Amino acid sequence: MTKPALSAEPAPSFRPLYLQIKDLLVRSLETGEWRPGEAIASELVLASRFGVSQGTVRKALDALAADHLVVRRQGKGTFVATHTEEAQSSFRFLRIRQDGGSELPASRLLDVRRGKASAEVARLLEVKPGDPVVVVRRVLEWGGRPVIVDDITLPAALFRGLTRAKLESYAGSMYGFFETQFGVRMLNAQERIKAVPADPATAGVLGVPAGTPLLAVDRVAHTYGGRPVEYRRGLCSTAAHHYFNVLG
Amino acid sequence: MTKPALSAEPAPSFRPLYLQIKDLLVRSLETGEWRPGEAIASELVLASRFGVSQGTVRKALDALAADHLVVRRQGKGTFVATHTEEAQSSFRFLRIRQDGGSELPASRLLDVRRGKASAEVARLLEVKPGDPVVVVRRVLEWGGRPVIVDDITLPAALFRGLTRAKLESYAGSMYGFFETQFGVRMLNAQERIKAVPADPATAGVLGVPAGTPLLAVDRVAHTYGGRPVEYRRGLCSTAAHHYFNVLG
DNA sequence: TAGTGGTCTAGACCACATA
DNA sequence: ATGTGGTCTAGACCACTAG
Repeated sequence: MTKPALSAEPAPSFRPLYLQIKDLLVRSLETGEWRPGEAIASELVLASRFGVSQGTVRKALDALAADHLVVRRQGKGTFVATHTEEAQSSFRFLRIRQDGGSELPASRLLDVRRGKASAEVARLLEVKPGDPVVVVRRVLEWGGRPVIVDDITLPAALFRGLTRAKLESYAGSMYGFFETQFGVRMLNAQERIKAVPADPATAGVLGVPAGTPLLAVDRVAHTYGGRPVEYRRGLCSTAAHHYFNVLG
Repeated sequence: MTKPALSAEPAPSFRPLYLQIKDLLVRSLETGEWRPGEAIASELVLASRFGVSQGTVRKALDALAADHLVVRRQGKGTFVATHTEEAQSSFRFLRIRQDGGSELPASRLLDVRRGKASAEVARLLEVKPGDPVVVVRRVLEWGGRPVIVDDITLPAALFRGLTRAKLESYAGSMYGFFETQFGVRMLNAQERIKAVPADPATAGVLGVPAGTPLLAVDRVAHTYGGRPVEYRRGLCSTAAHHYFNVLG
């Protein structure tokens, strides 16, 4: 039988048990069987539930941990990953660092307004052009000095009742806020970076001359199933900060 | 990668067997028991050599594969990772992409010269200021159009006999060349990115007006033991290209 | 057909956390 | 003392590759 000219992927002839278990666990996480931060069932309990050995459950959980969907803690249990915990996980996606130190930024809200998705935003968020969106503008400051201006675009359908007051009342990270208030979990993201000259308005906010080269960081963040749920554009002054990345 | 010697680490009370096996295998790789691209001994052979079970060897090898030190191929064996193979591994560290497509760049050599390590280069490469270095300047082009100017600084002690002629005669990637000609393997790297205005010389090479915002990508690449062996500064025009990054 | 890595199991024991 | 995840073992079988 001649092999059909497949598009690169031969479609795996079978799917290992532990990956099927992993899929079932992802569904349980997605539907909220356990809440963020909570401990999920133990390996032995899951093994008996699914009728497989503890070792197979372990491989599934290790894969989930590699995806940052759960966190394993020896002696305590396996926990649903969350953006609300300590600084480490709270700023998991932030790649901007001080040139010298390791200080963490504070967020200052500038504006929250409603609008309609442009063609480009619609494409990135996989909604229809004109669909309602919420745009949050905020500044990240290190030591009181503004460094990044973020424009964060969210599909309004998923963030009903998002107001400036609520956002301001929340102390922790924005992703933690989205998680606890709207049940929207940011699982991964991709960023595209360009160098652009500062427009006058941004230059004013960041305290640099207009035309100063800035990093333009475009981010699309995804939730379960790779569905995009946030588009963000950050403009970053690199006078005393830089984008940090590790290549494995 | 091998875990960086963190401060604040309470020093683990014990070291699992499979990590000790991993360390032994790293030493074997470092000393060249198997050459890049070659298959290493099979799991069963290694298990009997070290007097542990196949499962323990497997965990060690899986960890090495996660660090990209080896590549596992079902039915064939476990192979020493290399930068000389297909495009995928050859450009493993390149994060610059075309805005539209997925074309790969070509390299054009501008200059190879010898010099002495400045204070900053000495600090980054962990050599003494004034130590001899080789600086390679080259351009990366997409479809014949220059996009990146790279200044690549190497400790001369590790790259004896590196000449422009040899570099030009080599078709593949530069890291593949370093690997086969000098036995220096680039295992991982970190990059720091800023936005800077194009200086007149660079602007001329890239065909953009002086002052145009460019990405300045500083990279330090490491070999075994986390020893830095390359410092590279790339200046990248983002008119039709961008830096791409995935956040897990 | 033989050899390789990949999956799955079952059980023992270890390290860690909590009560 | 108990329960959790982490390590280690031994063996069976499966999927893939090559001669």
